[in-house]
Amino acid sequence: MKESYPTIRDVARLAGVSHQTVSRVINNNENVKPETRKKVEFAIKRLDYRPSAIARSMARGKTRTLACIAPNLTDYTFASIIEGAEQEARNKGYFILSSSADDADSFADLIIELVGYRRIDGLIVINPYVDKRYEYIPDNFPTIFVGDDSNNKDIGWVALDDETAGKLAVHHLISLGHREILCIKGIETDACTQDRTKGYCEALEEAQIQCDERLIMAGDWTATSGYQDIKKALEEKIPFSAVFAQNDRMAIGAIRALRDSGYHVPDDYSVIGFDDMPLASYFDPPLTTIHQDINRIGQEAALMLITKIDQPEQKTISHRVPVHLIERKSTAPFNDRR
Amino acid sequence: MKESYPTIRDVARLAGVSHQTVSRVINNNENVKPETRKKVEFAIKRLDYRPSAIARSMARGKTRTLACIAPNLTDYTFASIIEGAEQEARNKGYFILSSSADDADSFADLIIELVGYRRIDGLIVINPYVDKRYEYIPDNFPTIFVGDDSNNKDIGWVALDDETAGKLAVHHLISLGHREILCIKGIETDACTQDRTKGYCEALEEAQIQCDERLIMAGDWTATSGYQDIKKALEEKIPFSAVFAQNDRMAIGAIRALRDSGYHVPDDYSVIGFDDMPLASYFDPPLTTIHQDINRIGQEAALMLITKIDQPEQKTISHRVPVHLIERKSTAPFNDRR
DNA sequence: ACCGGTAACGTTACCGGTAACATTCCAAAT
DNA sequence: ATTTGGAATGTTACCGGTAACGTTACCGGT
Repeated sequence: MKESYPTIRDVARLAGVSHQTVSRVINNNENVKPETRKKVEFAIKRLDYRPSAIARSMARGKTRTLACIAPNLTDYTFASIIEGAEQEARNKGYFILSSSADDADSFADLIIELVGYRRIDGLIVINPYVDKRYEYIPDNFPTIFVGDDSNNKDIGWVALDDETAGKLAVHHLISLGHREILCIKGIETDACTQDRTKGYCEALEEAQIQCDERLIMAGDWTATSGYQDIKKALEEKIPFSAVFAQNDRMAIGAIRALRDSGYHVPDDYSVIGFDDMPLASYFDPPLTTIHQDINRIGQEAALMLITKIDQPEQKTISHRVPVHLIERKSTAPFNDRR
Repeated sequence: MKESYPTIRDVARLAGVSHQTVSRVINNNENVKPETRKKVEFAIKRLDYRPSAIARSMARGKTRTLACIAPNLTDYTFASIIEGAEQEARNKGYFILSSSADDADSFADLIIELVGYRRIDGLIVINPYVDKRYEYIPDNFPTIFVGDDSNNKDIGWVALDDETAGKLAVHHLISLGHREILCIKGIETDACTQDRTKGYCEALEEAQIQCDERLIMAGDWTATSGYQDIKKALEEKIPFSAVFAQNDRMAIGAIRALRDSGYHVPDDYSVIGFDDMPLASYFDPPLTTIHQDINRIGQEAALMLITKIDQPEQKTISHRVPVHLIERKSTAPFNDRR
């Protein structure tokens, strides 16, 4: 009956040295005679010894664990970020606790659980919302926000370049000859909604097209909201020839609504999405959209965080990750046969 | 400059009691005079004291951390399971480390990192593959497999009832009058592929339809594979009037292929999917599919695991979670106008 | 008044590592 | 031969909790 795991002192006894020497061996300290090292390594192998991560954390005061908090874990975007972060973290010897916290209250609870009880060394917050969430994070606790949060100068962040991306999407439509471009927004309080909308306006401005308030419609990221917006626009006879949906799901909803009303995409209406989700190329028609390298954002966030933990004095450089346009079949040159 | 966090002894000093009394208070031990308790609680509040999770783990020999290993974290199915598990775990005071390990080697590495170094109390393995993965898990380590792994009697599992589900899907097509039903399989080595295929065959058998080998085609869960299978079937003039795709993505691919070849779904061909992914109702046509309550599987897995940890003597009851059919617009009664 | 029992609290050791410092050993320098 | 200094190793304390056991104080029963 093998009882519990062997400890560093068991190894020391078997190797005939002090437990400190064993500690030196497992930490690759140079001041160990090769001969002694061999004896110890033999004993380690013999007992199949592995140092307890908990005891190490206790002694070193570091848990080598990070947390990743997102509104949920199933959204493809969030999941990709977490996956990227996890890969990078593991490379550096860290593990990631991932948790979901949708509202500010459960977010605050979670922070207490994780930071207050000192379970983690650092925190990645995937926060698409424009809110005061950062206030719950203790001062000086190593944290990286994914998504812009320039309100707060102390916390580093990585984000998409949503503004440029929005501009890129709309510019594409304009270059195809469209001038009346409907914009279906995401949730108003999300930072990227505001940035993408800003990009939309700027692109119009550059092309000297008057920005019509009625063409900017509220959505909530769901396909349903895209569907309803288009239905409403058609009913109210708002004139438009192209749609910029701020994510792919709403674009899908929009395309459905247009088709249900007897129109053809892209012959009658052009639709561009945003995200390039995995199935984007399998919709009918395949979706023209903005591709973002989400996985990389997660990786960069983890890297920045770990750097911050290891070198607290070094300044964290927040930045934006570029995007690019993927042209498929849901957009086409403007024609007036509608 | 507030240095590090207060310890149990700081609280004791401030309250004028021994640190053990503080320990009793935070653990709700009854043998503390209400008066003393108040003093201690006051001191705790005053110092904003919270016990170190690490020190607790050290003393108790439990980390209150579980791990969830999946082939990746972005697949909607896996992510949902993890999310369900995380919710349940947090309810019970556990945290979840989620990691991806696609191949057996990195799986083995991960197990060593997590179990060998005693970072976790229990393990949830999301393993869609039929393989020997369970061999890497140390004997008696609390583990739950998501996905059937009946090869190994010692490890508990929760799984979908894939066989019944496959039968359900095919039965639906048969009841619509279809008799030549194409089956697009998932990856051959995945357990659910085998079970769903078995369900397919059984449904045919029950309807006394001869099972034609040529109608069973290999896929790999991607939309592309569904597309190619259908293209091939059409080229080779394999006769069929309905398609059972073993996941929604392949169903989407199949529908695309049919449409690209000039056919209409469901008038010419019926297609049924499997998974009911979030966008299933937004495809064109909205997808008839098998709905699985994936989140719940995760919850049950976590619950089973925690029970196993807390009451090791109690036998774990592995079981299957039921599914149901969602009828949308991609299936219709058989007609012969093809 | 004395005893026994228990509630309330304190003391000490322990979990398994690391850090800081002390000691021993051995080779080169004087 | 003695000194010296650094490499190699050992000793002890410490991280911050919990567990086990010891000590009071106070109660009711005889």
